[in-house]
Amino acid sequence: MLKEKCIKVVIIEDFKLTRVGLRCALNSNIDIDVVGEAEDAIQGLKQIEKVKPDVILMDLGLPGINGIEAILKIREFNKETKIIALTSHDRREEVCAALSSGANAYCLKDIDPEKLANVIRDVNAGVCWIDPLVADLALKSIPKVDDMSIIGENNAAQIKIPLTEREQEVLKHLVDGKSNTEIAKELIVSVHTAKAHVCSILQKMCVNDRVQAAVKAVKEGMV
Amino acid sequence: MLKEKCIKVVIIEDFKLTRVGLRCALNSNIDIDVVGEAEDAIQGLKQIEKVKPDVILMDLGLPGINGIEAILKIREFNKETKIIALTSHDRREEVCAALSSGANAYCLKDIDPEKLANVIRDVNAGVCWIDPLVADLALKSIPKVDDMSIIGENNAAQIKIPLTEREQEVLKHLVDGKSNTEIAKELIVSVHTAKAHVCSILQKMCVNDRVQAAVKAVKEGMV
DNA sequence: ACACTTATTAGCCTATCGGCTAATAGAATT
DNA sequence: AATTCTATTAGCCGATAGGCTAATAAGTGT
Repeated sequence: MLKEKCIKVVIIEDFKLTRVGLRCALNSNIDIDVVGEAEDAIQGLKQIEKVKPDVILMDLGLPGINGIEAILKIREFNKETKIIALTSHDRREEVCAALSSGANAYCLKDIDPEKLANVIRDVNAGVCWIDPLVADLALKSIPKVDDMSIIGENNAAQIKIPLTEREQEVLKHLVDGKSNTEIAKELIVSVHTAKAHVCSILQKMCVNDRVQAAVKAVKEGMV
Repeated sequence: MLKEKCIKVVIIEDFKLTRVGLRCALNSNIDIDVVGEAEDAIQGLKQIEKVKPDVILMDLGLPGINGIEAILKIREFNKETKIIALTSHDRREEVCAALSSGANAYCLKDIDPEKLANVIRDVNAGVCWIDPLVADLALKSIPKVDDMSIIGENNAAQIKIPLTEREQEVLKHLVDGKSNTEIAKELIVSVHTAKAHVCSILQKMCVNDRVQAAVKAVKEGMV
């Protein structure tokens, strides 16, 4: 397997034994290459910057900065690298905290090593993978959608609202609760420009004001 | 492969071609056995009762009773059978609706047939599997957990913002994009009252304006 | 070359918003 | 009985929002 096609993995885990075990189990796969290891979050962040892995195996029970905080820190500057949360806990809060903080997958430590390799491949491809023992917990945390009409056949014509790039930017700030003045400052344009963008956003989204636009954007995942 | 060890699959999909395609692709796997097919939810439910499959492939865009409703109906009497939502849409609402209604996995229809077989195996084992193209949408829908202490020893409960009943009502209207005047009309009170409620909502939610309040309410599932 | 879209700016005007203070009355709690 | 919480109303004020028209420049596609 060419090094270039390998999935580069960094392991962040405080127990040395587990770390070694993971490395051994994973390196026996020709398409997976453990390119870095760390025993705490600080070292982990350094490793990540250095080796730019495809996938991070992140233990949540780290000393000092814990895994969740580490994930948040990673996501501040890195949205691309996939993160697999690895832990032995199956508590709902931990699962949700990990996934909502930016983890792409949640794995319990008693996973079959062979299986873990497959998970890494899946997650590297963008899949969200959640361990059987906590899958229900994660799924229950997804808010219900009452409105059944959205699923109907006729509704298939729900085309993505064609916002321009600039409008997308403005929309993000709008959802953050910024005023037109603040948006203008962020984008370094005049207030008139910001207002113009907001107006066209409102028109394109078929809403009457910025509150409706923000809510719709959040609900439809436009931001 | 012994029949007993096969994963029994029922396909519920209205397009005959897709149905045939799925059956062919899946039956080429010795450990997967397509034991039933249906072109709508009614027939699907009958099939499920009859053959008691391990996994259901559920198209969401069914005529009549749609896939989401079908999932809800299945879950009324059956919590065990795994359900894979199958659709060509990548809208957040549909993803959330499917997963929160009881689906265990969400698959886009352009998935590689081989891959689908693996998904079926994973899901049969209890995994929550979400297609790369919508994984982000699903993950974003999991409410954030701010409180970092939950990762430590003590298990703190989720902080709920203590809104009064009246404020809850107002918040709902606010999220619907209603103006203070409109809210006042809905609740049959003066505009001053509506404004007063909105003000106290803003304070309690620690936000500066109604846009932020609306976004926070939606994100945290307060409405 | 011409039409179209996008991004930018501007001014004007009305409606709405949000902060402020302040009062009244009922309900629940202490 | 006194206190606290909640709901209600009121007025004032400056800031913000959103609709309107209109202009310019750059880039795209026909």
